Amino acid sequence: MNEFTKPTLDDVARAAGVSTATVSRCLNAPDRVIAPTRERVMLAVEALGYTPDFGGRALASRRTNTVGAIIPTMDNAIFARGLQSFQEALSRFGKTLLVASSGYSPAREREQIEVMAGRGVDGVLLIGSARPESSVEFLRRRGIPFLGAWNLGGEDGYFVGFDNHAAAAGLTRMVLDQGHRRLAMIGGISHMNDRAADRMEGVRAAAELAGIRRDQLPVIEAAYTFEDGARAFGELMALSPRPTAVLCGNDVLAVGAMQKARELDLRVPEDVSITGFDDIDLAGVVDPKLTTVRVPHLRMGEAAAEMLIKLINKEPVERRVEIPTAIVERGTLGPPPADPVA
Amino acid sequence: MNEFTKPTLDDVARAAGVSTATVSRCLNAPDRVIAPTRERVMLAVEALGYTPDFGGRALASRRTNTVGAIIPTMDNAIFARGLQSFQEALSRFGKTLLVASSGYSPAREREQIEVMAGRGVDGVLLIGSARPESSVEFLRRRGIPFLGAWNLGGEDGYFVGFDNHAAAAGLTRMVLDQGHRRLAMIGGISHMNDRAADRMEGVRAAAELAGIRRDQLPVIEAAYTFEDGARAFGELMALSPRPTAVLCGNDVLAVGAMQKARELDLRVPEDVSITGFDDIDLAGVVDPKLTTVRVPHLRMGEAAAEMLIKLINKEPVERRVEIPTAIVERGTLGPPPADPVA
DNA sequence: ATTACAAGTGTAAGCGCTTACATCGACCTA
DNA sequence: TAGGTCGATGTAAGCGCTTACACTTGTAAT
Repeated sequence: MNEFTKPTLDDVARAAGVSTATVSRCLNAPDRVIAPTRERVMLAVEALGYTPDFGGRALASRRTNTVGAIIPTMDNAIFARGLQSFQEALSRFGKTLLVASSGYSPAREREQIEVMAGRGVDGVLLIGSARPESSVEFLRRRGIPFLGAWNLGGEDGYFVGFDNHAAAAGLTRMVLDQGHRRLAMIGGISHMNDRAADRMEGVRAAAELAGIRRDQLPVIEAAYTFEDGARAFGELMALSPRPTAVLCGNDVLAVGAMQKARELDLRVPEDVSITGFDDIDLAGVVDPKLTTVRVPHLRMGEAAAEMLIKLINKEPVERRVEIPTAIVERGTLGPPPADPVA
Repeated sequence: MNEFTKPTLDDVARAAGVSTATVSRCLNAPDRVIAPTRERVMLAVEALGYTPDFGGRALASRRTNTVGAIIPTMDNAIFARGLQSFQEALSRFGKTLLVASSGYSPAREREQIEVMAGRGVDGVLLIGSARPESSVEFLRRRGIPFLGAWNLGGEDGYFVGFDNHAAAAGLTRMVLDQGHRRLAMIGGISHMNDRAADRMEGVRAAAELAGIRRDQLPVIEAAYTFEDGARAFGELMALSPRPTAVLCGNDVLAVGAMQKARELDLRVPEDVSITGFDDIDLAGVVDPKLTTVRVPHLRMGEAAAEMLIKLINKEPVERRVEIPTAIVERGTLGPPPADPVA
């Protein structure tokens, strides 16, 4: 090799005076090579600045040590944070992360799944479980292990996540305990988004148990933006009777709602209570601080990585790993006003 | 091939009654094959469910259609957002994104650069320009095109970003115009972080022009967290004379400072002015809303993708693409108190 | 008719690596 | 000492693809 071409296994082998097989073993199974030889080889590796070629390695070993993640968007703190810890954990296992985003669209997700498959990923991380059967089937056919995260999924498949339904129900019970009876909800768009749907269902179920019929619980679905949260909150406040507590599908919606409340001169929580979900940074920064559900996204990412790696290595894995959530009581939930607006 | 092994080019070639070369051409340069042949081949591809093998392709063609990005962390809205649009743009060009994080450590960045190189990426996106020459040298040797983003860099290399120095200076002038003379700064850790360093220098330079000597401008470096921002702000407020305006290296630090201010019963901006940098969501949500510098992270990501693709294709590119920033005047900057604490 | 050329296709040589199998000693056992 | 075992290393056959080059044929120019 000269100064300008990448050194190859062969170059290293020649430099160290061994065969390419030995160099390969030094790199992949160091304990199968005796120490002095190994050192000689490693020195040569160092000296030449050798790094293995990905294509060659992938071709010969039929593995890429690459893992794909397809998330709705990184532009949402919860996924960004989860992805960050996922990537770090992966990196500890010597895997690299291929990232694609679906923008919450199942069709786009499907495309990206195919891209990932074409890339020869060893495994794929997906978000949630709501997707066309054909996407799942595709992955199965290809024999690519995959994992749903951020939710616990249905009958089959592997999942690591939390129980969105139960968490939402728990928070709702807390709202009910404060004495609220006129609840309302601003949920995420639930179509093909099981997290949003589960949270909505959780709220409804808990309310129902308290004798509040579904048709007595107004629900607006909104995209996860401040603006849409604010708009939905406005609509809700125009209702008569006016809800005394608004449960939001995530913190972004909740903060949007709070901004609108201020605009409408409604005090939180004196005039109306608001709750969120996720406990992103935002939640601790608004005034009053947001009562919400804490979701350990970092732990999620890590657990997902560990689980996916096991799946790839065909080690035994639990079908579902549940990450516990916790309600964070802060300042936006209080008792309903004594004399609520009719 | 049978039901269980992936079809190869050879299988397709046999099925279509052509050579592998022709199949390969059908896939990579369709116009070099006559239509009837092409159709026959495509039919066979379809029938067998053939998808090219990534390893083989990478090995033979010496390119992967993969681009790497090494950022400090996704757990910072600005990078997450930029990365999101970078990825989307890349995807439009048929490239996939490999993500790694450095945690602001040049050593870790170097490692990841090597991983990326080993992965055979066609190009790499890096953040900023502050890194050991050896890292740059490595990339050069390997002939891997790379691009620094979020800043405009120095003598050589390609950059797409904004002028952190000028933006910080502009904001500082605005603070000075309000009548402030006792400035202070909470900057990011500037070691090997040119963005942080440039912002700091920008503030200092503008202050100096207004006759404020460097030693009259206290600066504390802090990690980009609420806690560190709060702590630094506490220290600054204990100074005598107390600063009347605190310029922060980013919005996270600024919000941390605002929280501390509330704790200390200092009103913003009546008792003390605070400014941020980046204009992340947080900035519009705190009370009062944060006066800060808007950085178009989405445009950044997109521009970076376009530029890197050109670099990869060896098309002509400008050495530096500057993305304009804008000062967003909101509620945390006001005139200094009439009777400032000595 | 001959020649030159171009377009369509085939042939076959790798790309850099892993790994099954072969080889070679060193060491043990009877 | 012969035979057996085992651990360390070497040999070499691919992995699936791209592509330089060769070949064949049809067409246009002479």
